Amino acid sequence: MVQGQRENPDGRERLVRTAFVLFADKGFDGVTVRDIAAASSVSVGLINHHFGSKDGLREAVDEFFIAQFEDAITGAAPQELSTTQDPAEVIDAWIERHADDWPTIVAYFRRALLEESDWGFSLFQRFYGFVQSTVMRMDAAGQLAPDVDRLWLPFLMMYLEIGTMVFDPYIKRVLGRSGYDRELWQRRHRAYMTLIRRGTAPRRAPD
Amino acid sequence: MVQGQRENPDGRERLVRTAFVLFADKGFDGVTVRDIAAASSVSVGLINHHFGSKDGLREAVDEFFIAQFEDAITGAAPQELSTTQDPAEVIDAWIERHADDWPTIVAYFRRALLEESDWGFSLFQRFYGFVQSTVMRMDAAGQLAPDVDRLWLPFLMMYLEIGTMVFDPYIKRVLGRSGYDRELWQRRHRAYMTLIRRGTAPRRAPD
DNA sequence: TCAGAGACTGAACAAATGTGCAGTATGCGA
DNA sequence: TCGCATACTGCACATTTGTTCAGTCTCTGA
Repeated sequence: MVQGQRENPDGRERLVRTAFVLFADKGFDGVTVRDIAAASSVSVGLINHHFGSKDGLREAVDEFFIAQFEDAITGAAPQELSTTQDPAEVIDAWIERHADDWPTIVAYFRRALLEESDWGFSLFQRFYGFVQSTVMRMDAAGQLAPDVDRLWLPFLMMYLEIGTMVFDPYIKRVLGRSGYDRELWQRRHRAYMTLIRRGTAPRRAPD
Repeated sequence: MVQGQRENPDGRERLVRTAFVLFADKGFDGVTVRDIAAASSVSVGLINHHFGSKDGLREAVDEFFIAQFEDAITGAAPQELSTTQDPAEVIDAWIERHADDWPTIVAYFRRALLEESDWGFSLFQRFYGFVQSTVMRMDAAGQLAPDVDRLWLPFLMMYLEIGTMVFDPYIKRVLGRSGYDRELWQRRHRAYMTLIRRGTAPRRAPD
């Protein structure tokens, strides 16, 4: 880990960070090694020098993404469902903190899922385990009706979470603003909580 | 629209159908014109002859997909929510009917949405209008509690629907079988309906 | 001060891929 | 029967793209 040059240092790290943004934006196949090198202000050869191949770079970027992703969701989602107290400030602070990096993280996440690769699956599984433990906690706390399907509920909740992330670009085009905008996001959170808890029917079902 | 050859006829249609399957399986960039031509048992040149370019072929395949998709969902989803009667047989029949083509349709749909292209957006919008009208019908029928967020509900319902389609490959790897398998699909439908109607909390909320 | 290790460069190479085009075959209308 | 439109073929071409490698530069340790 010794830097062996004066000008143009930290090529390796710049490559990873730049490739992360480019992959998220255009996808792995949509970016050439020349694009990455140029955007990183290094030569093409440096990619293979550090990572062996373009695929090697991808692995490094994947690891970088995992770190970013876990860092972002840690301390964000768990409280939303397990406690009953109003988490408005928690969410506000979270949005504030990740306003810059979140869009890129989400975009990369989308690509990972789309590619249906092994590591996209492991990401899905990680998320699944996360939601499942939330459901088990709800169950233990007596917050689940006995006839709720314990198999499907985690998946349905995942769909709600992931959908919000993955389809935000479309939300933006339909509503004119991102679902992560403060007011919209607060509303979404309430709508989400209400749906999970009480559904949509009036207290006294009409039928 | 005149066939001008004897052997190897209907090249155009075979190209579209073959490309549809290949695009769904490997994505647009993951398939070469030579792959498509070979799988269609035609020459490479025929693609540009009929469609001008690979992109032209994609447009034709997109149209083909839209037709397939609309044909498949028409008469499937609307009844699920608007009526209270048990739609088990309807769904059963639907699964039976589309057992062969549905996986490919879903795979293609998934790519279209996740690629964030213009036409993926128009697909999203179409779906949105579809779900929104369902919600409005529910509302008119008095099936929505007054404090339900009318803005977010259609999106959340979309996420539930789309998630099932888009993440089916992962479901397959987590549960060992497709979410569209009969028994699993029936259960999913019940779980979905229950969640939308009543949520997950017991009748008497514990808090 | 010298040698080596490692970061870095950039031209050259080979493979892959979309497209163009000249040529062939066949059915239809005149 | 002739001519034209059109489906179709397949080779050739230009471009793109990932990879290789010989060579340069700079820091570190002996």
